[in-house]
Amino acid sequence: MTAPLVTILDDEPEIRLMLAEALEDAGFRTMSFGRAREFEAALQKTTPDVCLVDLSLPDRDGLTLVHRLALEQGAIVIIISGRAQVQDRVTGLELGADDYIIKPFEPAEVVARIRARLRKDRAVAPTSNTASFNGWVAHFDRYALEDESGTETTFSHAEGEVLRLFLDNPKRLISRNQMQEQLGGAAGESFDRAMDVRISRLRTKLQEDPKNPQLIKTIYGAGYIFLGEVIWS
Amino acid sequence: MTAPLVTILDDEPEIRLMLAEALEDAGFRTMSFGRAREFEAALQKTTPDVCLVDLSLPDRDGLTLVHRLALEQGAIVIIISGRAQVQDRVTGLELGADDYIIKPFEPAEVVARIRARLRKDRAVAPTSNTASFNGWVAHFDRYALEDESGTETTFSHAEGEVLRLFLDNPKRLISRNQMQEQLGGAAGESFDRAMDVRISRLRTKLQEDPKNPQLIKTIYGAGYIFLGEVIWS
DNA sequence: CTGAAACCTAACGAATTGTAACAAGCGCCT
DNA sequence: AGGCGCTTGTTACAATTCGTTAGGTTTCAG
Repeated sequence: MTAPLVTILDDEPEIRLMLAEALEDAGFRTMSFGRAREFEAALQKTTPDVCLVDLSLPDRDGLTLVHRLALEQGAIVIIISGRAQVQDRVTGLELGADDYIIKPFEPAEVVARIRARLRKDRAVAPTSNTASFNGWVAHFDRYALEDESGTETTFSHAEGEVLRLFLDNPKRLISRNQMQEQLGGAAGESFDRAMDVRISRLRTKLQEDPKNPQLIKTIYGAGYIFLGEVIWS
Repeated sequence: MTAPLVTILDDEPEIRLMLAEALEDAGFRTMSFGRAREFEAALQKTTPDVCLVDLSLPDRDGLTLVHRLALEQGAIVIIISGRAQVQDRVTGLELGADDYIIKPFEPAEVVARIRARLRKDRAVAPTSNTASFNGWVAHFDRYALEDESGTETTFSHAEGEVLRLFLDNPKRLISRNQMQEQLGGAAGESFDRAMDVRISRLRTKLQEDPKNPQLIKTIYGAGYIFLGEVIWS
């Protein structure tokens, strides 16, 4: 498992540097951005595990960014802000942020808070072969998908790979590139529509209405996102 | 699903009361304790979802308690402390606490922080994906717009982005620049009328009379403004 | 009132996505 | 071997998305 990736979004270069240094010393990978545009462009390529977002500059727009990050990227979102009002903190947290740190701050505390979030977030049993989500239960050990009523359908290996990728990254945008990177190990450079077909087949197994898929959503031009409350057990 | 149980461990009765009241107003169940012994006795009977722990406890070293709570109970542990040193915070977090709140604090912030933890941890309170406004209900999780009569239309991702931007900033002027900054991430530098077309399409979905739009108003030369009473839920 | 700028939107089309149908590969049984 | 069934990539075509264009309408300064 590679080190968690932390993105830093702040308009002040010194702060970016300070954070990046502290985080890298702590063993994280980092990417820094001075502007929201660049940051969002980068999100098309990679999905960070933790996003540090400075809220001072874009005032209100930053909050919608936070909202979207928490929703679509499923990342841990930590707001860093000079605005110290309680109301700011409350709304920030309610919009989906996982923590709210006030400037000026100590890098050591930022690191500790990130670690605390990651610890809790990753505290899932990694060796588990069973996950439940939205009325379904997936048994990866016997390639079976269990209905709400208890009836089971089997799924194939390829379908299971995709399903597991989704269940491991719920509420996170997954691009086709990332999928092929994760799953295409065997097939190598298949540039075609294979992934779409896999998704399509998985969708029918999950009895998704093609017009309104509830679980596997397509984001035009970007990839897929799995919505659903996953519990590994 | 029952309400999450929050335990409060603090030796000052006023603080216990203040917290309990705020938490119960927010819909949590609470149990308060003045001493670690009582608290630990209660742990034999019930397993709380969240533990608020005052670290300046008289009769026991709080940090070992925190450590044990986090490790053995798997509960969410939030330290409340008068000790404001960075080092205190870092060691507290590193010993397994999920958050560290400094006295004096606002109850509202405590509630918000608890909610943020629960949201991430057990998906008890997921970030809201539904907003209602002026007879409409927008379901962002399934890309659907619900009529007053309950009939639904779907909207695309791009339309949803615009709609969410409006619903996040009601009664606020939004310039084209701001829009492209927020939404342009997908297609890079798009000039011209793209945003107008998005708005136009959204307007037809909202059945706006083109001559007299009620919800999305154009401010000539400045941008758009969304009028409407938004309630996120 | 007049003209230019801003805005609206129907229509077009390139890019993207969904999926049915086909085919190749594999294991298994007779 | 031959046939059957299952898996899975490929192809082809239909559907959708969404920016662009173009022409019409609205707004506003002078």
